[in-house]
Amino acid sequence: MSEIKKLDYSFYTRTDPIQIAKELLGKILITRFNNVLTSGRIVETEAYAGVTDRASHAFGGRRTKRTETMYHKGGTAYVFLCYGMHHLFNIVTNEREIPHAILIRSVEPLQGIETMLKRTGKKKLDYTLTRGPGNVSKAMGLSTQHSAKSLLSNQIFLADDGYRVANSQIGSTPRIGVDYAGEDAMLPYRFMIKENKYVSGKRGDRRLKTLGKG
DNA sequence: CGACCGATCGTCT
DNA sequence: GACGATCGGTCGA
Repeated sequence: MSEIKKLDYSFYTRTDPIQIAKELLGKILITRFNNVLTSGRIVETEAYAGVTDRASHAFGGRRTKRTETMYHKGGTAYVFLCYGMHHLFNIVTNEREIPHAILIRSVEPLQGIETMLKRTGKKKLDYTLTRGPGNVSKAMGLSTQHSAKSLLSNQIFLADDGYRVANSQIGSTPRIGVDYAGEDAMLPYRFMIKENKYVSGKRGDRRLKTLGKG
């Protein structure tokens, strides 16, 4: 039935990270390391809007060894170590020198669930397997060694299998864990498929707003 | 439920 | 030397 298409530069190099963060909902993240395949449908994202966004590592045009990857061309992986133990996977967007990125916060497991269980040390499949950015990376086998890798490769890439998410199914809230960002901490740059059990956070998040008509 | 806490280490000041 | 774009557990109401 629906054909699977790898997302390419025409998807990643667009200029609006908010739009891309929304469109990423429903797309599939796939990794294939040593011929071991795992995949999951993206259900939660956060947009980091470049040099003017206080929540972004690239705020103010900051360039360090770590953040340099954010200045790569759209379609590059940006993975960093958070709290000394979690690897957080981002998708770089926009053209080279414009450090936009989308954090993948949660996916719904599709293929390679046994592998994901092994990687995470969990016993059985439940919503904790790929809920939250640290868990996504762990289950998908992603770590900082993959930062700056191309997302057009066959090891790490995204795909569209025809699954569509209506605007009425999309919720938005402020981003998680960015209190240090002052006013920008309140921007509604976190997007999720409403009522999906793999979305992080508590049920009935009061801050959740619906896009489009409910 | 909500609040809090410990784990753990690369990066930047 | 301080601090995270987190997570899972515990404790108390």
